[in-house]
Amino acid sequence: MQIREIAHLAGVSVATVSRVINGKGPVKEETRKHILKIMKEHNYVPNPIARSLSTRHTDTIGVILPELVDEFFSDLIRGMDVEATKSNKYLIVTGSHSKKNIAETLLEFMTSGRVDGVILMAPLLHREIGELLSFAKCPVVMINSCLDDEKVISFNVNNVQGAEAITRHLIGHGYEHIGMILGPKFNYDAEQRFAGFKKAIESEGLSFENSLLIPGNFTTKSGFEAFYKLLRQSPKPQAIFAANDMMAIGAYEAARKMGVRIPEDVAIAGFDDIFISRFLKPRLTTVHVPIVELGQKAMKYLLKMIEQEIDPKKPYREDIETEIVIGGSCGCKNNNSDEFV
Amino acid sequence: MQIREIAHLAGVSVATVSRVINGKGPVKEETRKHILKIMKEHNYVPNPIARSLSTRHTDTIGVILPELVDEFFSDLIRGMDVEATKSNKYLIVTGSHSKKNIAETLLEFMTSGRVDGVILMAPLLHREIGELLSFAKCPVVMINSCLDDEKVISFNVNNVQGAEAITRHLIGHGYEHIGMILGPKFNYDAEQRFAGFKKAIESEGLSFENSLLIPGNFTTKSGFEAFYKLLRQSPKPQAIFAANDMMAIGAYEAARKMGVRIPEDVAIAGFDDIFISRFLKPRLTTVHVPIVELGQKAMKYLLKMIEQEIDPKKPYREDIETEIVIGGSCGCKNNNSDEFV
DNA sequence: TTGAAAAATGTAACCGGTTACATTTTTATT
DNA sequence: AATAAAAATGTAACCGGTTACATTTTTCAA
Repeated sequence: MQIREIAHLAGVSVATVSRVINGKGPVKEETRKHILKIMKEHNYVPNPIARSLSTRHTDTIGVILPELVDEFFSDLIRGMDVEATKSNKYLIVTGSHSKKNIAETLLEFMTSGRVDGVILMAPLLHREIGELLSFAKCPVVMINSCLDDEKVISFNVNNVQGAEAITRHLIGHGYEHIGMILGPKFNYDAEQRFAGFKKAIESEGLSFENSLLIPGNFTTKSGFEAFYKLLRQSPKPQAIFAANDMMAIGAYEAARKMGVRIPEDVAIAGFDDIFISRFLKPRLTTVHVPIVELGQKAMKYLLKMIEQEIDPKKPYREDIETEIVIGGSCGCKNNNSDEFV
Repeated sequence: MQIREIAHLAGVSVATVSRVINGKGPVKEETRKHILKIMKEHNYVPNPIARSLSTRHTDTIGVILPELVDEFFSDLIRGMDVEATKSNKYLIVTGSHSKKNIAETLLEFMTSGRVDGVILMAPLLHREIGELLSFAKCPVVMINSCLDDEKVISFNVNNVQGAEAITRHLIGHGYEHIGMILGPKFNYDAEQRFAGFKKAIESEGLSFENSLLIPGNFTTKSGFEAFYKLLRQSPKPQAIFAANDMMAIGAYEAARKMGVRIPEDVAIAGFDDIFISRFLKPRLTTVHVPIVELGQKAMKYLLKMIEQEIDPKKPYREDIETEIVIGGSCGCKNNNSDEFV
């Protein structure tokens, strides 16, 4: 069934049918009703491909995500999907399986006309992206971009603020020797979280102790090992901030093995608020990252660019605030350690 | 840049350029090289929309998932993405926000020509789907379909087999009074898991005790409450099979509160092998569901239908085997309760 | 009643490719 | 060298819509 047939059945031209489909251009109310009726009767739906070819837009958004966002994947997509659906857009989702692929896909999306816009999360690719972006035929929004100074549009988790806030919270407990289990080198999130930690320590007038900084790589295992090291050395930290929850879990394991009590012997805090953290005993004090919101905001902004409401050339950066989740691991008493939904 | 320009620059017709792009039809090697060179020089990529319009395929697969697959979302999409990428297909992913929406989207996908095929996971919609499917202009594969007898193509988790296997494992420990925390009524997975449980009990010659069956709804809370009930009544179960891991977690909490030891006082087993289950103490004995594989298989089959290698009219059903994961919660000694990666 | 402006509708080019079929060139055969 | 067959290439219709512009119809003031 195509527009020609509908036009024929209704005794009008294709232009008129097209006008009622798109609701633009004048059509006599009577004619409109008539055409609508015939379309309904024949279950006619205009072919989106043909339409895309002439309108030059596809109502489709390309989403490129790295492999590693497992825990956030669902929330991130949900957030984007919610906004996209509101505007009747579809999401083409692709998880970059390799570094090469991500750039290729990005280029394909940006130049082929297959999508109206792109949301890109590529925490590792640096300079490369900047160059690629110059090819863009469509707007691109980045998530957790590591390019601060570029002429890029990005929505990011405010790691610095989150890390600073939770560190201050630990300091508020009176701990003076606070250790940190760091994330991987050259990882932007990890760097930022460390920056926030440092900022809190220094601005609260505590002495910054390099010996209390242990490298990690965001895995439970590295958290486990780091905890061991920290607790064996002297001076021991009174509290430990793990750059992510996975490492905090490792720390919990190590504490259990060593017979170290949390928070009595050492307090612990994490970052991410992953699902599992609320089931730890005591519940992990951590930083909640509003992933759904991140996805929503990025998508909203992108859609506005597509609708020409916002200039796609204008650089923009938004860092989304995180929120501390109080468990029992920091030493707080009235926490909701024992609650679960 | 379009095919006309390339043709002009190369001094040939568009047909010849099209032939080298698509690698079909005879083209003199010399001409091919020449055209290829010019395409490269001008970064020419054929417009996929225009191409789709004439070829009537889009290299795009529609994926419709329910809201509720959170924990599996990532794996499921990864599995599909892996296979799709191998065949140079894109994935349009949509999480049905409401029951209405899911049917609408399905219909849109099936009839509009926007996608070449659809993967549908809709554990709740029953009859409706059957009717809708008759409109399909493209192949559709279902995941965890609850329509056994329909003329449908589906890939499913073999819940019966998994539940039966793990129940047998419990029985193997010598437990004779085994309770079960059931899933929600009218939930297909839940029903199947109960069926497997029952099958194991009966075929092993144990007496089936209705008093040891407690309703639940797949939430931790319901698991918590069910455990309380089970442990308060007499005769108490020696082991409990929770229809999913979330409820098993609830049971763990209840056990902790009641001072009941796992597995000494009561053994526990779950289903799903969600991430968190390996961090429980002792590690939860559960049923691992190969979600990535499920996604891969469904996608592979769909792609074959699209390539006409398999008849899309022919009903097909495949139940993917699950695997028991031994933790310490069932009473096994040499488990990897203390290992984590 | 008439003519100009506004409203409604129609015609046909266009979006950027693919491909059936026609035509030209090359190769092979006798 | 002539000719048939095969290979290479070109022409133009087609995919199914949108839309600028042309044309027809309606409305309404003079």
